Amino acid sequence: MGTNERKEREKLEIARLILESARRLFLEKGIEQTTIRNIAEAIDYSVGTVYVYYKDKNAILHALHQQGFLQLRERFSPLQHVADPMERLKAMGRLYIQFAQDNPEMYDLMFVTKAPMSFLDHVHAQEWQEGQATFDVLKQTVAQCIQQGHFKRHGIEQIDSLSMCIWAQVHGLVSLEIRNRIRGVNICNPDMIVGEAYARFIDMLE
Amino acid sequence: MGTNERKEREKLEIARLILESARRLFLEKGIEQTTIRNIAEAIDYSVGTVYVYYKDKNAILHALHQQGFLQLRERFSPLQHVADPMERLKAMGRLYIQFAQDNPEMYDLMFVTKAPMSFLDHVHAQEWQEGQATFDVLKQTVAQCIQQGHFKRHGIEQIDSLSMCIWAQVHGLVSLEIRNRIRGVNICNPDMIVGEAYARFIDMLE
DNA sequence: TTGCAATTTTGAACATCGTTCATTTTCTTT
DNA sequence: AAAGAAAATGAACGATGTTCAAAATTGCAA
Repeated sequence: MGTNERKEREKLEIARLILESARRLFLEKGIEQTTIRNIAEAIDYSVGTVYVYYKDKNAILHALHQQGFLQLRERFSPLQHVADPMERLKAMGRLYIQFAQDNPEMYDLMFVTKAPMSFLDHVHAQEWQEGQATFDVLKQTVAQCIQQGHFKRHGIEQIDSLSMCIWAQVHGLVSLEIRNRIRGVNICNPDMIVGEAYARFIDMLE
Repeated sequence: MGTNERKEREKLEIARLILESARRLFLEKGIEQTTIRNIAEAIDYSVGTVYVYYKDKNAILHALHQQGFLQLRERFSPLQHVADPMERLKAMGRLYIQFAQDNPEMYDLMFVTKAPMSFLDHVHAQEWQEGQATFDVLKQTVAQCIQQGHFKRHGIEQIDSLSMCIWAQVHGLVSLEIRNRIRGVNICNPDMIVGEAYARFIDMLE
């Protein structure tokens, strides 16, 4: 009697279907322009069905936000082969920026949009696992850099603030770009400014 | 026949009233939770009247966003008395962060929310005057720092990228905080982390 | 195969939102 | 006082997220 197992599989499949089409629609028309009705229509189900599998729109956005972190992890995976922690750190920043520029809607959902965090509040989760894990990777790398003699000015007890400084740097650059705050700001070549600013940051880092 | 002038004054006054109550409601209930009907009700006018004075909600948000830059300029005004450009630069960052923490909703509107920029798009403005002017103040200070012998590693031709780097640093810190991405990220004292991270940045800057 | 309970799906209905515009009200001038 | 101009109105529209009683489907024992 494997009926229950099959039903379980089918439920997961529908949940996956909803996410998949939500994702596609978000990338096509933007997050705010995508409605539950759009999603339902895309998978040939009714509006009500969507609410059977996801509590509300925030839950869908949170699930997609989780998927985004899977993507980011994949981007980061080649870094394992970079032995020098300082080189790894620099490359991590570049990959982070590249990810955001390649998937602006996804980055927005992961680090700017309020909805996914509202979902966490609603389920009384005090931790943000995805962000936590990603930040820990950064902290670990920074720690190894210090261990190898970099950041002479700073000590072990400043790993937190130093990591936050680095995260804020790359996030600041891409979020200003994504939210359209780099425009008509009297800059020579706006298209290259993010990369150049990151280069300045790296200069100072050593 | 000063009737026209009086009418002109009255029109300005109503526009001001709308903005003022919109501002109050935004700070009270948040931007997304404030409706045009709320605003109209607060000033004892009908919904339609609001649309006589502002094209749409984006226009109101843009006007408030402009007000925010006035506030920010006020915060920056004491900097005029700081002679040393490097000290001025450091203090500017601190004031920027302080402003964002004191007025999170306002900062969000100025540097994160999409609406004010959508308004600019709609009126075919290719420039973002408020941002432009503020960024120019930063660039000017950075230029003076270089002139005084700081940032030895960098030259005049890197003022743009260096300024962007600094802006992104402080914006990254406060926007992560405001959009609730600093939480459960395994940090010793989350309340102090923004200030500490900025201190690390200043360390590296010299 | 049939009947019945459990499960799944449905979509009309609701409240609310931003927005419009024909109508009404108020004001100004003759 | 009348007429024309300007300002204010609020019902109505389309769209949104969300709910839930009803309908359709499925699973299983008789």
